[in-house]
Amino acid sequence: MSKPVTLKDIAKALGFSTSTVSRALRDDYEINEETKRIVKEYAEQIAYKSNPIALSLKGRRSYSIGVVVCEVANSFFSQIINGIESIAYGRGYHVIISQSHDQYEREVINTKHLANRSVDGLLISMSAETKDFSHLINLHENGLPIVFFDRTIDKIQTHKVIANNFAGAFDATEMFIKNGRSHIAHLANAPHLSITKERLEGYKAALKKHSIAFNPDYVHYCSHGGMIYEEVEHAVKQILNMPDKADAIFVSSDRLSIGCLTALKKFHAGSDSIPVAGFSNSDVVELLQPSLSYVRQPAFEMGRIATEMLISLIEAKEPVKEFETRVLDTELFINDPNLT
Amino acid sequence: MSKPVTLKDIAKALGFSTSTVSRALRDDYEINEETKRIVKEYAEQIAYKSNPIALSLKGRRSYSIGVVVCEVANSFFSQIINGIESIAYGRGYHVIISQSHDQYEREVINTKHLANRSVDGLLISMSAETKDFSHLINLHENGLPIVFFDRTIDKIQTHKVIANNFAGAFDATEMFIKNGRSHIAHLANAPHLSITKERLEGYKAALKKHSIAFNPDYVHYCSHGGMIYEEVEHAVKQILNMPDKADAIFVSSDRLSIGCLTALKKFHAGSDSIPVAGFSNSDVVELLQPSLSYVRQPAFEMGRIATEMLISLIEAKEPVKEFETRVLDTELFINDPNLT
DNA sequence: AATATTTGCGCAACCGATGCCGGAATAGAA
DNA sequence: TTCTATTCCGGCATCGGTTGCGCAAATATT
Repeated sequence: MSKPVTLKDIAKALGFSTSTVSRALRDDYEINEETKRIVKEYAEQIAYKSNPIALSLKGRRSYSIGVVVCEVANSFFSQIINGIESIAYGRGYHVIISQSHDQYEREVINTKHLANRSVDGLLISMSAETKDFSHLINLHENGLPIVFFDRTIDKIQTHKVIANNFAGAFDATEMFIKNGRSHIAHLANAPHLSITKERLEGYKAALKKHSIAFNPDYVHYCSHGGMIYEEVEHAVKQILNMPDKADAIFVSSDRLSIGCLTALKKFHAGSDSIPVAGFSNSDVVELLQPSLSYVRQPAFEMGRIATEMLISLIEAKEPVKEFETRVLDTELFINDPNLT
Repeated sequence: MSKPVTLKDIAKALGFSTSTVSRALRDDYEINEETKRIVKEYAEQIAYKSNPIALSLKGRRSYSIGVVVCEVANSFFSQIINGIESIAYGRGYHVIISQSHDQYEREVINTKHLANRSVDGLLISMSAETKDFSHLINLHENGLPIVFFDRTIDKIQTHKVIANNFAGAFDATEMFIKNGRSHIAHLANAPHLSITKERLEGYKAALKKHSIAFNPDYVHYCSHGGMIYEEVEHAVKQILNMPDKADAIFVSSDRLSIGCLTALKKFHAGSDSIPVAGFSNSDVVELLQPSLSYVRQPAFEMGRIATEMLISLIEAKEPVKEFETRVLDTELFINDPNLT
């Protein structure tokens, strides 16, 4: 096992001190140009790489950012991750991904783990289960830069990036109404999530605009965000068996949409009998049967923006006091011959 | 920004030296039980966490393992990642995920990056583009433990975990034959990948067993592994337009399967006209239209086994000379009313 | 020629934790 | 009482870098 080359090796070989070598390599201070050239050439030649671990220890900086998502096996989040990486790598940051699986405990463990590995900042979308935010508040008060995307919380003042959940839900709901549907069920995510509330408001607003009374019985929450299929199936069953039969379903999230379609298929209730529209960034959505009309979020862009925001916080000279919440437009795709 | 608590803080507060505190906390050496108790209690009280960065620097160990996959937005790989995490976390290792996007360059950059961040070992599935393995050979010769899963290479002697690709391909192909198909096209991944070769052999063997001549014209390679849709569409078009019309398609990988279905749908050639079977770990496969029969790999298990192997290499006292290749069974699911 | 100013580089401390070595205090043996 | 053996703990160097400070030689200033 050939040990990696260190500053000391270069210093010894060239007869300089390590400090001179260090400064020469980073064009630092006042070092003779000739010396710099010699050092740099030699370093290049023996393929010297500075040890990032040592740098982290010395500088309290790790040049890595932590990401917490529910799960990577979800197109929305994997697209976000791609967006994050596209910015982070270019700016010299490493990305450490971890999954909460929508569980509170995993989220706490992961955020602590990341903070402990001294990431320079955190990008997070809250798990569906999380109701207590003290693990994040602690970190934030201790100065760890955090940027929220998708599922945010109010308790922490910082940059946030979200889709226009209100408008997305509004558009999908109104699309149903314009197609003559008036009994629109809403299959919703965990009730305390920001996205759940925003999308519910959009749904309500569309109803209101068209003078349809909001009926809370049409709203069914899944507090595990679709991670437990039975929960979704149960909700779908209820929707199908309502006294005043629903004539459309608006679904609040990606995983729920899949669960909903699966349940409908199981109950032999395809989109012919009841059309479904939901938030989804799946890459196979066009191939699904029953079909799914969908509200698409600009996930890649969301990842990019969140990362830019985070890096600006990390690299800020002065403590940042002004925070921004970016809202990105969604797009509705109608995927059903009976709808326009 | 309250600085994290260090050994020194405890030492100062308690009037011990840092070395004593260090040893007390790790039940090391001969430290008075009373002292240990005092130190541990105090450490607990002020929530002391040892600094993993410092540990890494000191011990040349980072307790993290690097993972390189094509992309996380692929159910097969995300299931593998879940398997990896399920073992790694329990054994005290952190998992750092990176994506090659099936590109050679990204793979090189990522492996170097990981090695540089001093991961203790590497889990990797080769990118479709990679033909030169020197970046891995270098690392391996320098003593970095590596375990391959899914897409392996022969050039490096180490532990490997793969699915029984031969049998999986054989089963799918034979299923078609038993259903009276004899002109079975094969949509294959990049030709130099291990999985491509193994699956091709299984396909050939099934034909041979049933005395059907192997016709190379029925095999169409996609050297970007389906990352570029046009490539897949082109191959599918060729398959549909063959003089001696194909009456079934066997697809070699997950992404290609999706691409194939998308192309078929576009050409209005559903699975009624031509049934498709392919390797897939998609979680929505039952909802796809055209339908897809599929060979499923035990991805979660694969991740677990690979990780156990890697950790055993990392923690081995003696250099390991005997290597093992674990082959896991696949399972065929027929998803088409016309097939049995 | 004497003094002031640059220029170029090395010494040593430091980041947080570990491990070797050595030494004080106490106990037991001669 | 003196000598050896334990027990328990502190000092110091180290991992691989960065950085403040100081010092000597080279150059500029008077």
